[in-house]
Amino acid sequence: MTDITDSEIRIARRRPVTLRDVALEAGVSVATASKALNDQGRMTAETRTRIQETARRLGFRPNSLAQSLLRQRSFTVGLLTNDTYGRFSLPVMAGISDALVDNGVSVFLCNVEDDSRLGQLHVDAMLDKRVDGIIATGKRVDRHLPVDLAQLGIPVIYAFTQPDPGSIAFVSDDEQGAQLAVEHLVGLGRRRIVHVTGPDTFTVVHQRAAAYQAVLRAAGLPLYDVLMGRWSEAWGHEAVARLFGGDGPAPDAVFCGNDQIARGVIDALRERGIRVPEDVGVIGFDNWEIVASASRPPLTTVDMNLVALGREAGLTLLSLVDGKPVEPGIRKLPCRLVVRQSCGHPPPDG
Amino acid sequence: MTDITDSEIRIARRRPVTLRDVALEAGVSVATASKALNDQGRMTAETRTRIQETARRLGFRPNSLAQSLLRQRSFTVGLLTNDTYGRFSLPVMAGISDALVDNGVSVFLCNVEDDSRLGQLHVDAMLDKRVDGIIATGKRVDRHLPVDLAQLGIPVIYAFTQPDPGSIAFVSDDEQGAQLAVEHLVGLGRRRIVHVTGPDTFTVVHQRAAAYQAVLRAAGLPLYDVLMGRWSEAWGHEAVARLFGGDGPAPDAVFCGNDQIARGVIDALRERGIRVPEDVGVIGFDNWEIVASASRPPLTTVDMNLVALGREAGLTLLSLVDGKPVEPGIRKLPCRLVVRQSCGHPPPDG
DNA sequence: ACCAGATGAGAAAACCTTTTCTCATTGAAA
DNA sequence: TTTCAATGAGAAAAGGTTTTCTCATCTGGT
Repeated sequence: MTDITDSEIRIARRRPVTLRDVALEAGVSVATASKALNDQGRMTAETRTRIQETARRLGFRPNSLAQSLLRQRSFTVGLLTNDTYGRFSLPVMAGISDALVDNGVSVFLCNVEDDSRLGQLHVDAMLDKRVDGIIATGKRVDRHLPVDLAQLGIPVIYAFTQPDPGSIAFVSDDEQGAQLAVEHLVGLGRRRIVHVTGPDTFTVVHQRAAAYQAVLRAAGLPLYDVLMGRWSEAWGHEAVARLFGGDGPAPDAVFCGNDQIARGVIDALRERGIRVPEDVGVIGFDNWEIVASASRPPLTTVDMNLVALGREAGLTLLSLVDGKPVEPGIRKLPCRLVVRQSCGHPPPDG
Repeated sequence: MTDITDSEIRIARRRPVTLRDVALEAGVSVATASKALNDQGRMTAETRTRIQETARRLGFRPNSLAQSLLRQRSFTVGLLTNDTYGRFSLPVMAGISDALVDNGVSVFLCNVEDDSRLGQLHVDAMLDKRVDGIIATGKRVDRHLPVDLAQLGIPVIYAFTQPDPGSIAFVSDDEQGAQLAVEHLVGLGRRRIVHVTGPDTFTVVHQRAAAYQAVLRAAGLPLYDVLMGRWSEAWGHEAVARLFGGDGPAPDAVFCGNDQIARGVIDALRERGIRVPEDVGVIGFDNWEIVASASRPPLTTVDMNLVALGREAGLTLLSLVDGKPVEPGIRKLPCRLVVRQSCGHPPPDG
């Protein structure tokens, strides 16, 4: 049926008011109108205000497409990610968006999954739309997005994903984060500190494990084998069964590779009648609010400051777009400890 | 310092190759070149292929900004949300993005928080950039975004957020979802089914409660007061304490308003030595993977099909943009039950 | 040889804004 | 009265593409 009932919606696309309309209405040329509205050129104050008034009255808004075409700058950037549902790129994206919006720059959201065809599609679309730059972000720092961003001719920044050599990248400082966590436990007097973490195949697993061991060595505390498994609560349960099932002296602290493992550990300990934090301190990683604050007790954990990381990445891209030179290299941004109650150190303010 | 060392990055912005370059190289006019590349107009087959070949060799890609300016269509839409971190708009956004990318349309991501100044900023930016349409999405179906999208002159679709009167909206069918859940419990032979849900202030709380009661009435089962509280695990624990602390006959099933409450209920029941699902069946709402599959046992729950909802919204917006008429109104999309193990009905395939 | 129609290709306008250049007018100085 | 500088405002080009017109050439028919 091609009939249209009254109740159907078809958008009456009003022709947007152009500079020409303003000029006509104000009785001047478009050139003069443009200059009046941009506070440029010479004209009587009367003319200028009259034109501005007319523009306001007509609701004139300059067409960005025309401006971009002329200026060779679109005030638009592309945000490439393979982590739509995930935990990590969300705060990163929020930070990026934050930094850019304040500078009048819009963000194209491009989810490339792990599909290089989709990636190429998005990159081509962004290039066609003349984005001023691209930020790549992902769910793993040691995996590259399925796209080649090497010779695009526009600025590219990597945030929380594996960068190309010679490019500019922002990642969290996992060694420092792990150090923060373990030093916290040591500082609270824990002596037998174990580390339960994710799969062997993740670079961060090894970085954090190395920092964990370094702190223990420096403190003269005993070293334990790092337990590598999965990033899940279930693995936390399993690890507790292994660590607390034997006869030897049980650990008095567990540094977990993420909050889910930590939560599994806490639950498993409670089920064994082991008190947290009195008997065993537990510390997590990621500060995933939904997990960390639902734990009983709420989880002390390491926050990677991903929003700040994203903001940093956004601002750096803008510098690059403005033609300012930027040192290439990987910048590691510090993590921060969020103290809740799972290590026996209640927050100072409550 | 304004010196630039060799190691610094400054992007050498190559001038992109234009149609003019192609025409020059192929020895024809830009008009002919344009027609050749768009398979339009009349010319010898030889000329056409020669131009196409030249364009390919030069790596020509038409400038979208110029095309958009001319066509009055930007192949770009704006996605407004106030739920950056949240659970709901993520799958909705993924669905939208999905639907649009396949049609060559790019998406501006606009996070407006709950800040109307920010909202206006984004809407203005989108209008200036001549988006073809806008999709609004949020974290609550009964709250309006802090922006006015009423008389924009471009198509607007609401997805999982409160629509303006007379507009087009997609939401989940919460009555049907709740019905699905409660009927599942009834079908499994549960007789004393209670409902633990979120705050009184949410419309969905009342919709689901009404459906819950309707199913019980239809089945001739006893009605219990709906327990309204918070959307948290802690509330799940509290509710269990109330429901299973007294002397009367305990419930044999709990229908929870979301997965977090359900998880709290399951944990609390286990701690009381009450077996799930043998003694009590528990069912959740949202199918939030991270919560539902970490529960012990994994949670049977209602999935709102938000990805499909987003895709639907995206496709409808495209129809509208193409000038096709669409019935206004709120479309309720059906939920789906995801059976895991918390109700005593192991999935058929395992 | 002449004309009608078909064919291949280019000129120019359109989309909208910004910027540079040019020009006419005015007021003041000589 | 003539000259110079300053002033206010418009014409035109630029940015890149698409589309409509126009035009010249060619083919085939008489």
